[in-house]
Amino acid sequence: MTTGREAILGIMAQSAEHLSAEDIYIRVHEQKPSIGLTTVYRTLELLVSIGMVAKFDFGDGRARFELLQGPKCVKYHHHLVCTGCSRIIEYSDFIAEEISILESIQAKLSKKYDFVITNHLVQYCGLCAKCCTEKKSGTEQLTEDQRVLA
Amino acid sequence: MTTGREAILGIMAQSAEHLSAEDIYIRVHEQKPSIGLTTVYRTLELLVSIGMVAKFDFGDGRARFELLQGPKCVKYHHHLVCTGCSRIIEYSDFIAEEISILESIQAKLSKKYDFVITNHLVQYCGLCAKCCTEKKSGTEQLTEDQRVLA
DNA sequence: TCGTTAATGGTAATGGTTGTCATTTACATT
DNA sequence: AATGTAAATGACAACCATTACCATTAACGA
Repeated sequence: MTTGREAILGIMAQSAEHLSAEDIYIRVHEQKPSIGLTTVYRTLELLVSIGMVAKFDFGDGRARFELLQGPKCVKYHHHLVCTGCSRIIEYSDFIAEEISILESIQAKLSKKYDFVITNHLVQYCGLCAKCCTEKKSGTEQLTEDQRVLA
Repeated sequence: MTTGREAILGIMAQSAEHLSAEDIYIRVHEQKPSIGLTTVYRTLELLVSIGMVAKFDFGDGRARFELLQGPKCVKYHHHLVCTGCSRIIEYSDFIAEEISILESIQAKLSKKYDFVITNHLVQYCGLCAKCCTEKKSGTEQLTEDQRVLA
């Protein structure tokens, strides 16, 4: 169906970033103030259930959504996440090497476990340069802890 | 340091599953009733920050934790998640093929974006056989929606 | 135009997670 | 063993993203 849903899809088609439900709500609200947050959540749920939108979680407490279909949509979503500042980099280089392996594994998993696999997610977690230097200065006790616990 | 933390680590070392904070709290509480939920969260946060525990999110609203070090700990965490019932399968077959590719990509990403990458996550999302048949019976309106929206 | 059904919005409730703060524990020093 | 200091703890409150509820509104076919 349609009305506010088109607005939501429009917003998602424009911005290629990983928007949270609130991000989308704010932007949709600008051009159509009548739309409420509840509708945004409901529409996103619907879009995810029909495989049109992917829902990600990068550990910052809010879900992120990304359009899977339409022009200028990337098919594969491989992310580099900084666990320090929650910065997300969506890398597209190097992907080609992964795809064939991942797809062949997907086919095997699908057969073995009797799953209909709709999409996959590859996420590298670590610390960006900035957060890494911040960590080093002033956290001798962490390595201490690690020694004691290990 | 130590005390309740050892108990928490002990629980995590015993159970190879993906425990939520509350799961851990309940089990720790059985053998050491003095330990509170807050301590469990704080300890998990510490363990994650020093790279001893990985934190996952499978979309069911609660975080999952898994020990990364010690005996009988798997180094790689590749999951198959049913978006219908949140069932998680940790597959270990097929992994060998992925590792070399993923590690070479990790090295390239680390250099290009100046990240210290601590671990990676591969997640295939889909529907298990049970949820898949449930979806088919009684959700003609979903494919209808999909048609309209597409 | 009218009627049925689905969609919507505001608000309240839910629930996992984090903050606060007084108390307790651990550990190094006498 | 006693003591002092700083970190760790636990109970409870606060937070905040998400979901439930319900009365109202919009959409679409007749």
